[in-house]
Amino acid sequence: MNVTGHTRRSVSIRDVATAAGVSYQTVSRVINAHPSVKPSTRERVLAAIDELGFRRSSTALALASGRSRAVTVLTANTTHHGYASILQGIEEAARASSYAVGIGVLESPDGADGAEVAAQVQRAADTGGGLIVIAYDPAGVRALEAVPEGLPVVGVVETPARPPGGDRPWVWTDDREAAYEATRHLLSLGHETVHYVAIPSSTRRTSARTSGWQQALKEAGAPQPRPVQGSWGPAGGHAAGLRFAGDRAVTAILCGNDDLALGVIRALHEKGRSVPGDVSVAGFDDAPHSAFLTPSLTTVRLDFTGLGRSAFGLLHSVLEESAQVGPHPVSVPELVVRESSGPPPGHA
Amino acid sequence: MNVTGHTRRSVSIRDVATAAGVSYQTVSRVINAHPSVKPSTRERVLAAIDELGFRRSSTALALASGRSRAVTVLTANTTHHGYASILQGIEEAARASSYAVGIGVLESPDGADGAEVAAQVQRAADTGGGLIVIAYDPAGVRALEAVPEGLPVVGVVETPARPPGGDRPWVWTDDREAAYEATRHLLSLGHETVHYVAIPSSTRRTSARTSGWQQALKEAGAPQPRPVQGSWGPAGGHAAGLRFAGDRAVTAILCGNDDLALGVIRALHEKGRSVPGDVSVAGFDDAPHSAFLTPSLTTVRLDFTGLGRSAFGLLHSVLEESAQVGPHPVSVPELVVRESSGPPPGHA
DNA sequence: CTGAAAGCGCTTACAG
DNA sequence: CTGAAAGCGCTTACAG
Repeated sequence: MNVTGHTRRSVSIRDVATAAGVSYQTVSRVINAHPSVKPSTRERVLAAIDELGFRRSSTALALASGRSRAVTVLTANTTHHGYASILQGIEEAARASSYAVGIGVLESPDGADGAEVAAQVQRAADTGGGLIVIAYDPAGVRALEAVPEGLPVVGVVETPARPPGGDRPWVWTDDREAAYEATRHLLSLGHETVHYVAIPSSTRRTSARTSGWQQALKEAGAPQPRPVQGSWGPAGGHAAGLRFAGDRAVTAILCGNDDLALGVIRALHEKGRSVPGDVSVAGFDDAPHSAFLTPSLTTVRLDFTGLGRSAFGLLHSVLEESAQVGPHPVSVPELVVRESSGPPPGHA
Repeated sequence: MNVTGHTRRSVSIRDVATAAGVSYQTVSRVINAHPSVKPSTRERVLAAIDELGFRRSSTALALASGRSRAVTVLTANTTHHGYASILQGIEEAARASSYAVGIGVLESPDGADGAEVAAQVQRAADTGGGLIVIAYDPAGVRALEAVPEGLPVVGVVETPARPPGGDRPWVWTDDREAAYEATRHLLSLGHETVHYVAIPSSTRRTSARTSGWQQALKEAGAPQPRPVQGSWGPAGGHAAGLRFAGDRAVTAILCGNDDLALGVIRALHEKGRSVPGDVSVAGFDDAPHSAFLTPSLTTVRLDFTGLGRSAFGLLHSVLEESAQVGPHPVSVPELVVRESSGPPPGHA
């Protein structure tokens, strides 16, 4: 393959045809693995392709055929554990299917006006190919809604209240179950109730995590405190933790993600309350560093990378109209008990 | 703007021309802001564009003009703090210039064979547009080397031994200075020497971080221990920390990144050594959670997001042949002293 | 200031 | 099994 001889004007299908002594049409057949080409002809064409260092232009392909083997991911964030892992999963799967992956960050996770988001969706759509929208936050939800009819799109969403219809290709993790499990774990340790610091919700509705937490409390007949609104990062957890630290009645706190939990633990420590001696804290996600914190963090592991792979798989099946199409929730969340949770103070 | 009326076959420049009663050539002039168009004509065309919901096809544009307003980022990783932040910076800057951003993850950060990496570079090049290669690791370095002559590319590299020539558009942070500062900080606290846990290097040469550390030791006349080889994540730090924990002579450890530091601290804690009471630990990068750890982490803040923005800016100036072209190192690293560093045990 | 032609590198029918 | 035509939606000269 002639890599070094790269020049401005790239070698085209016609150049190959000339070199091989065939029409460019035949070259097209060869590069598309069309069955009806005489083996000897194919050989000659392949040799010419190799010698000339021909690479088929994906933009010409896209223009002529309308297909594009590309996916663009629309997301409000690329660095938080969940988002980053989903992106990683999508990229992995896309690469395996030789799809190009583009990425567009949605502005103003909170106060974005609809027009701005719609414009970004349009820009992404212009690229051609399919769309995957991470709709864990208001900007993402708006983006998903703004996707024009007829454009191939898969949404990565919070657990929907009820499974969407077959025409709605969505994927999600079972956040409700995860929160339920984590809450039950804390309750089983003897805590009277469990407080909750929430990540920002994608909608005004009660999030799946919040509702799983509430259900566990309800089933146990435990008091149901109001959820505390947090942010995505540790600073929000720190602010919430400062408030909890003054209240001796608080002995167990579930957090909407591990970063929040980190902030809560830090705040409790600053106020002289020990974890888990005085207060138990559990997170959500199992970020890479959570096992190495002191105390190491009890959390619920969610397979975001797998979720990303599923999202791509679903989109792929839509784009290539093969295989089955339908929503498929992914792996079951797994409770990981570590040092940050234990019995409440004075527990028998 | 007609967003809802999206159909399979999109409206083209000719449709607009017909609607406006002009030739499609004139429409082309309008959408390219060409000066010589009569204002009244322009108005009519603009109205037609708006009414029909016309969007110029970027793939047709790319095919016809050869330009593509796209950048693809080649990287071995998308989730570690530094990588993710650079990507974020690139995306920000690209979006501001309405460039599309693609991403390709390089396989096998360590043992990748050259052919595989070269193929990935080719695939990225096929997309058209420019390339930004994050060359912090062997796969990235190989990718940068495999970029064919004549393709617009910017490398994000470790501090080069000497500034590259003007034809090598590279950006970097001053890692050498950063490591030097951090080491001097620990030395100034009274430690006899400072040990170092390294991140994997991009080459066999001594990395900039390692060399800054060594220089500070040398200048202070301190013993120069061998650097310990770590990985990118906390697990590598944990392994290194376990080894250090047994050696009472070790009182200060500098780590190649914050995750490594987290692992080291955890290991020391497991072995009953307190931080910073018995051992001081400093990290590198100032990841978002580092301020909220207990103890909070002394580290050196590096502006990776700014670095990403610079990388894009440089590529942009190469692609559009405007403005100045040349390597520009970015902001100065900033030492952030927190709780994890202090005087050695028994220090006056 | 505006239009008619040729072409970017491919594919999709249509012929043979 | 293989070729000649038309076209994807735009741009870049060339005309006027």
